[in-house]
Parts: sequence; structure tokens; C-alpha cells
Amino acid sequence: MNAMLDSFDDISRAAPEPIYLQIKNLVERRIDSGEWPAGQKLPSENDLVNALDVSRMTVNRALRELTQEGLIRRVHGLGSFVAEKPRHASLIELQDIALEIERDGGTHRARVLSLESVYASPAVTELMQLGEAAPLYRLRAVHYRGDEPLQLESRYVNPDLMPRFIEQDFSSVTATAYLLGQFKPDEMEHRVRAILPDRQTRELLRMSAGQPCLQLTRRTWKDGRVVTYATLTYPGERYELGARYATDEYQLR
Amino acid sequence: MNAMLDSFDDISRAAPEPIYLQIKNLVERRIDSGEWPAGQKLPSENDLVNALDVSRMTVNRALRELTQEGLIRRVHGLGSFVAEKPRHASLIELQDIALEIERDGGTHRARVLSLESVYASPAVTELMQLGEAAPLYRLRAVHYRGDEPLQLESRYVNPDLMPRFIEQDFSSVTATAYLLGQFKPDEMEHRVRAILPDRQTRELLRMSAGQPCLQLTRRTWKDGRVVTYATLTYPGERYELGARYATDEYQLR
DNA sequence: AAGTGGTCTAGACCACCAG
DNA sequence: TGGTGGTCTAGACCACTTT
Repeated sequence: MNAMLDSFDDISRAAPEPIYLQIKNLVERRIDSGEWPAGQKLPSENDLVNALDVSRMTVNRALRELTQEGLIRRVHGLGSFVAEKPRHASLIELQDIALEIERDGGTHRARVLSLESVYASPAVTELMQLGEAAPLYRLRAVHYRGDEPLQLESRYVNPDLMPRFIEQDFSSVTATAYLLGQFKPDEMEHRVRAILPDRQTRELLRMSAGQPCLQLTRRTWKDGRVVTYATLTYPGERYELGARYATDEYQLR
Repeated sequence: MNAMLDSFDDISRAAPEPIYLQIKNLVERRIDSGEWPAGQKLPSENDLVNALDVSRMTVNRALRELTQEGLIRRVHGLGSFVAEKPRHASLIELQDIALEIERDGGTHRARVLSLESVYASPAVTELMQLGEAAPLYRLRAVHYRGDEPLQLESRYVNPDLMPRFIEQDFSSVTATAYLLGQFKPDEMEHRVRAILPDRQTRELLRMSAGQPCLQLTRRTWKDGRVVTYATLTYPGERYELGARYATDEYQLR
């Protein structure tokens, strides 16, 4: 048996959540809290089977998915270990800029430029798959790391799906965090471009002339409808996107 | 039963490859070939179980992973369907520029600028985790879509791990394709930046002055060692990176 | 009611790694 | 040799969707 397992929360079979997800969350919590630091050996599948009284296939699925997500790595014949590398800003994760900044030891602050109801332009109507022009909420905000502007956020939100979006105070909660609290996206799309900022963007991000920006656009779907379309613009001098993956089987095509 | 299944290749139990992978590949081939177009309903899990004589859990794993990869989508109670959206250049896939161009209907051509053995600079020594400076292979090439330069590739390769790299003709096979044929990476790292190109890069990519580039750097590991470190530079005016994901459970943190 | 996918079980065999 | 993860099986129950 494994001493680490003494205080494991019980797994609920009354399934508010599938068991494999409960196991994933349990392991994630241990890792996030620092209780299991990088390199730490995890309990074996059999340990978990015994401690939680579930089937091995269920444990295996949980650990396999954590591997795919880069949180742990597994060595055949040896065991499972907390992944060495810290998490990067990743394109497949729905990254909350505040969490990202704070994880790197910075202080996040947001300044809301505007939060209003606007009428969708043809381009935005198309992007949000509205069928015809309709009112939308629009948020514009600058996110700072300390005193340094790091991201200009320009976001449209479908008011049918998120009616209370416009009432929020986005200087204390990021839009990403608010939206994540409201729904679980079932699909999203990212695009990354290099652009030259217009004058206003350059000033808001306090960039020197001629420097490029990294621009990430993200659309998020729920039940086949676009909930939000966000354009996130970063100063090229001060930001890069990164991701690191460990895989069982590479998805190459 | 399902008429689509008549001509299914048999699944080999003598396991050169796990069965769930054989099933994934089988479905991928049908989709890639266009035999199963977007929106097409797939055989149900039970159909596949019967046709291939495997267990349902195995079929389920194959289809679940294809869902995570965005190739199909599944609706509880309804069935599985080929995903609507074509594939994008994705940051989690090891993308071969030639395949990407040809998938979009273009013609790929590569011009090798140089392929030589060089001594690693301190920065590259660090990036490739060599411990101390050592000889490396270095490839520089431009990739064209038709007549339009689309990517400048600058790549270092560890000669201990890929001794024959320098003998290849990279005007007919891309480095990515060659390397993928030689080994299966078990880890990789991507970073994306917006930069201003130097004069040489600008000319090679035939860009107008002042325009930014999207720069992707990629490191690939095998057995804990860096095999290759590539810097891929794209003209910002003509290229964007994109990815779309369908998920069961979002990886948000 | 019938078909579908989502999940889970309790076994099993194997390949890999350490001592 | 014993522990580990990788895979597979043949069932099962359930929730969801359509007929």
C-alpha cells in the first residue's frame, strides 16, 4: 500500500461526476497544491484501485488522460510521476490571463475601457454565426502585469446566452473567469497571427513604433452556438505563446 | 449491420500495433480519402464491434481519442459523425508544411539554402541540451506554395541521433517528413512569437518592409534528448496558425 | 422500444524495469 | 522475481435520442 493515500477523499459512486473525472481532479488538486511536487512518484494504478475501490480500467483512463494533458508522465515498468516542466501558456487550454500572470509571480490588474451593447457588424455577424445582425455585448479591456500592459482584450459576447455579462465588474474578475463559471465550452477555435498594431493599440500596450503584435483570436461554442469571440492582442516584444506536450502517440498527419 | 463495413480490413491481433490504434487509423483513412465525407455518420460502436470482432471498450477508446483530436464528433443517443470543419494547421500536431499546403490545394516546393555540419553556439547548445558544444547538422530551406514563399525553415539536428540526416535531399522530402519516418517523438515544445524579420529573412520570404513575421520554434525529444530544434518563420501577411478543438472535458486551469 | 454513446467492472495477458 | 503500466475482453447499467 501507499502512505500517500491515507487521506484520499472518497469517490462518490452516486455519480454527480464520472469516477475517472473525480480521480483526475483528485490528482490535479494534489499537484496544484504542491503536495505532490514535480518528479514525485504517484501511487501506482493498483494502489489507487485499492485505495479508492474502483476498477483498474477507470484509474487507467484517468491517468492516461492526465498524461495526454502533460500533467504527469508514465514510464512502463517504473511508475507515474508528476511532470517536471511547469505549465506554459498553452493554446489548447482556455487560459485566464490573470492566472497566467500570477503563476509567473506577477500581479494582474485590468482596466476596463468599455463595456456596452453594440450592433453586430457584418463581419462579426458572420464570425459569431448569428444569421443576421443582432445586438451583442462588447468588452474592451487592458490587462497589466504590474504596471506593464500585456494584453488588449476585445471581446464580443452573445447576450442571449450570457444575459448578465454586461452587469459584471471586469476590473475584479476577468471575462474568461466569469464565462468559465457560467458554462463549459464544448468547442473552441484559436487563430494566431502576427500583425502591426494600429496607433491606438500601440499606445494602449505602450509599444515602440514599428514593433509587431501577436494576436490570438478565440471563438468558443456551446451547443453549437458561438458564445464569445475574443481578440487578444499582445506586444510582440514582451510575450510569446508556448506549449509543451508529452504524448503516448503523436497526432501527426 | 452496416453496409459501410463490408470491406473493412481485418484487425491484426498479432499486435504489431495496438488494436485501438488500428481502428483509429482505419477510420482516419476513410476520412482522409474522402470516402466518409464531413457530416457522414460513422458505424456505431456495436457495428464496429461486430465487424472487427473486438471488444466495445477498445472501439470506444479509438473513437473517443478521435473525438479529442477533433476528427469526429459524437452525440449521445444519436451516433458518431465525421467532423464538419476541415483541419487547420494546428500547434499540437507535428505539421508537415508540404502536407498542409497540398491539403489546401496548393503546390509545395522547397529550396534548400544550405545543409551542413556546424559547431553549436552556446545558445543552441543550451536549447538542445547538449551539455557542451558539439557538432550539429543545420538545414536552411525555403518552402513555397506555388511561387509564393511561405516558410523559412532553420533547423538543427543532433547528428548522434540522426546520423544520416545530412545525406538527404530535402528538395524532394521535407525534413519533417524525413524525421517522422525515423523516429516517433515522445515530447515536443512549441513557442510562437511575433517578430520583425531581418533583411535576409524579409527578402527570402519576399515581404514588404516593416511587415512582421510569425515565428514558431519547435523542439522535439526522444528518450529525453533533443533530436531537433527548428525555427519556422512565416510572413505575417500570408499566414496564420489555427486550431480547433472539440472536447469532452475542457482542460482549463 | 430500440439504438446510441458514456461509463464501469473484474478479470486477464503481456512487456518493461528494477532488484 | 515482483511491481509497473499497456492493452484487451465480455459483460453490465445508464442516459440520451429518435421512432
